[in-house]
Amino acid sequence: MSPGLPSDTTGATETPATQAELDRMVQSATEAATFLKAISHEGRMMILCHLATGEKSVTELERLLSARQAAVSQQLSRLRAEGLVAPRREGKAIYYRLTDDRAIRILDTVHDLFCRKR
Amino acid sequence: MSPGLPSDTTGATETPATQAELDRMVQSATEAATFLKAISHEGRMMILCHLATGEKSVTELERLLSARQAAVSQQLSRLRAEGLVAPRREGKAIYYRLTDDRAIRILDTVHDLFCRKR
DNA sequence: GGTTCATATTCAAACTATTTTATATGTCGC
DNA sequence: GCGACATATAAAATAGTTTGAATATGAACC
Repeated sequence: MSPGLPSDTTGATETPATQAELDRMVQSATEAATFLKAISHEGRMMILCHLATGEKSVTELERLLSARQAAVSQQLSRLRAEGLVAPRREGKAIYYRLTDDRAIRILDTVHDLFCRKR
Repeated sequence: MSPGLPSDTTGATETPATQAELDRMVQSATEAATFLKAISHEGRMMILCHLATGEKSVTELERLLSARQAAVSQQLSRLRAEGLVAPRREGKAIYYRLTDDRAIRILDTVHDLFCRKR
């Protein structure tokens, strides 16, 4: 059963990769993939982009996304669970804001790549 | 039915957002989300990272990921479909390499954020 | 306390993605 | 051409995600 011994039998391209390194890599990759999955969704991406320009209430987001209340609320709940946004109540309304710098960093790169086309 | 008129009724935080702008935004968000989905998977992320250090054959990748042949091959096929990698045959083996600069850019940011912790 | 507005939660249905198993294709050496 | 190796593809089985409808909660106002 034991799959990976440290021994390197393939001499092809550069690959230091001791088992310990590979293990750390798997862990980072899993974390990163989980994080990116939270972002990889049209609606959630739009929410994050809108929040990048400042706090918004759920109603405002509904309008900006032309999406239903429940859908927006669920997307927000996913983002909240992932720690990317946080709510603040003000009277009846609830305002959301970005709370994770990593989200901002990625969004920034994504913006560069997909919005500022040429 | 028509959901969004350009008129701004919510005076809260800054939001220029004409309908045309929102439409472009939806399109970019959709593109970006599709792209990120291709990356947001532990196995595919690992493949991309390994390829970032140079071409690798499918067999090498199987070993590096401790994953089955079919699984790796399918992940590669997804990445190929998305235009992120390209194959090159050399005898029996097939070597893959990164082909999309955007993947490299994102991977770079991700690496910064999740691997070089601190 | 009741009504209304804003938001959240629940649960099932519909959909999409991933893994597994089996089989196919292409290349090499004989 | 045959057998072995490397890779790909297909189909079925599973798992995970997203949406929709209905309902719940909480604050404000009367």
